[in-house]
Amino acid sequence: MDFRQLEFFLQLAGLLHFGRASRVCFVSPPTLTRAIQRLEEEVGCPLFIRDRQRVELTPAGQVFKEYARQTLEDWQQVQQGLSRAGETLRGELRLYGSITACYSILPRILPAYRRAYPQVRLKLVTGDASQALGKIQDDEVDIAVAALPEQPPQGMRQRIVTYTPLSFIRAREAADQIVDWGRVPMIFPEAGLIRHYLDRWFRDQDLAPHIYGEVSGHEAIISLVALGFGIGVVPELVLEKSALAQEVEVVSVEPRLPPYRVGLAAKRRRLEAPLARAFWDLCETTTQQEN
Amino acid sequence: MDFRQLEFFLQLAGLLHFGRASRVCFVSPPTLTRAIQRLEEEVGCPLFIRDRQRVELTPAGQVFKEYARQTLEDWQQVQQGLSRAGETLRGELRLYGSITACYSILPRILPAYRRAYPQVRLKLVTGDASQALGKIQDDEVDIAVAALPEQPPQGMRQRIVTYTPLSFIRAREAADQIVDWGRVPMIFPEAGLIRHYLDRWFRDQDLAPHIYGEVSGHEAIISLVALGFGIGVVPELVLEKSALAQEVEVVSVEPRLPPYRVGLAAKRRRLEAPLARAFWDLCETTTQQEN
DNA sequence: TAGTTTGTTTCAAATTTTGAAATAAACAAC
DNA sequence: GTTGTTTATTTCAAAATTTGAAACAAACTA
Repeated sequence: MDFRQLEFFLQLAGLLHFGRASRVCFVSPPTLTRAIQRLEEEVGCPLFIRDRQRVELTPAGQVFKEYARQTLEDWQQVQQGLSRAGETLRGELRLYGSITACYSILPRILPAYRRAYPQVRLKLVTGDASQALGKIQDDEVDIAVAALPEQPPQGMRQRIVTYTPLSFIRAREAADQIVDWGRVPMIFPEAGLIRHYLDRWFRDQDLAPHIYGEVSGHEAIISLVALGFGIGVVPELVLEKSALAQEVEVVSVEPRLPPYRVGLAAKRRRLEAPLARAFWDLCETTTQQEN
Repeated sequence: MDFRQLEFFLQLAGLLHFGRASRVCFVSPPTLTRAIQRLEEEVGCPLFIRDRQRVELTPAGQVFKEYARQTLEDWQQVQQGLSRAGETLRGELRLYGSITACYSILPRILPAYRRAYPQVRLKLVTGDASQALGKIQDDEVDIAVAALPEQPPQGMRQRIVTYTPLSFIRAREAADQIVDWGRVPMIFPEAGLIRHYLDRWFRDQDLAPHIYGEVSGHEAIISLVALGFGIGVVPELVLEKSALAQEVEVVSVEPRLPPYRVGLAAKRRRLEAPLARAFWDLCETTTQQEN
């Protein structure tokens, strides 16, 4: 018996709908179905009546609901009680952040975290955004702050902290020329999410971009653009803080690129450690979240 | 957090010795080590002090011990309470038994099980002993009663109910002849544990058996032997009950074959269902067990 | 110094879990 | 009726996790 099964059960007992409950639990319907089946097998009797039209708790299910609630509460109690048995949370939290993310997100969260858990040693590694997910997958860090893909890989959780539009920019002096997207030189990121979006954007328009340069790092793109080498794409968030913001201007383009999703990413497994959990949850209260 | 981790923890907290605790829990030392590591990670603080010489509970570990005990007790409570919410245990228990096993073991257990859980429908399939483990692996039955291999496959639990010696037998009339093992005709079982033992026995003596016949089923072996076709091997348990017991006699042989281990086998996973668990545990109180 | 004992790490293999797609079943709309 | 919709479950192959044998490390003992 796994506490996750209890959580699933409680969600389902509340929502009485497999599809919705599975979404809330961040798993697919089959996964929820079988988690419940296993639970019923272990308890020894059915907990829900499913007649394909409505889902209801059996009497046993109602009893079990109270048990599940209590058990999870006790667990949290012990968890909190013990981990702060050594006064407060202690240990090391390994963070990875793209430079962008460090500027935009961390300032919002870190001070509060520091205040709450002064005993925790932070290990913050900064680096390229495109590596963030890899660092997570390889368990090199607990939590990454970075641009988030539309679909997180299996077993990974993410929490979007903010959206920022992706803007096409060109040198200010080159303003009010009409852009011929098939010919205008483009400064592309070497890899990563934006590169992916751009490739798709051009493909959708049946255009082949004229790629003048492939660089890595938002700032590098801005400087090349400012020097008049071509058109580039950067998150507005970065543009605002850039020293070269005055040298470039935004080109309004249709259709727009998907917004850049910036936030936290971590493996589900890693979030079971209280240290990481605390950081994760803190972020929730600091900013609005989404499912 | 998994209840199995709690069980591991409690064993270790009691024995304060990884090696012994792992044996009691039916897992290898590495498995126990990492189960505890994971537990500590989830709780957020160390529960044991291991200085490679002695293992001790930390203060947090002592608190957690009480929590673990209570939590497991509550779980058993709910499990029992709910499954007997419908009066007593209900449902179907699927058993598989070799014919031998059915004669020797089941009579000891079944009456008590019947008395305790009259509502349970039993589905008893009898068949060849060599198939028993396969039936378990394929989840075709919950529990098998059969001869047990020396090492259960991973994920399988077994409980030895009785040992019975394996005896070499020959026709009574052929008595007091000296046996030349390289030439005497042997009646071998077609497959299964005894066949395995026999192959090894001859190999260890650097002998090649003269296999006169390969048959399946203990009774078949006895009858061929009784008719004077050669020497065979059967469990004493079977010999005692055989109608032909008078026609054959035991040959004392050195080295002896390993004793035949007869008992219950089931997948760990299956034993989490109360129905199967009850049968399993009943067997424990009916007869002596071993680790 | 060689030999034990014991907890941990490494690593490949076995098991389990996962979700996409197919399925089933029960309604609603027309 | 037929078609379309909604929703839980099953199938199945891929992915993640768990497992234990063997190697390792560390701390005693003879």
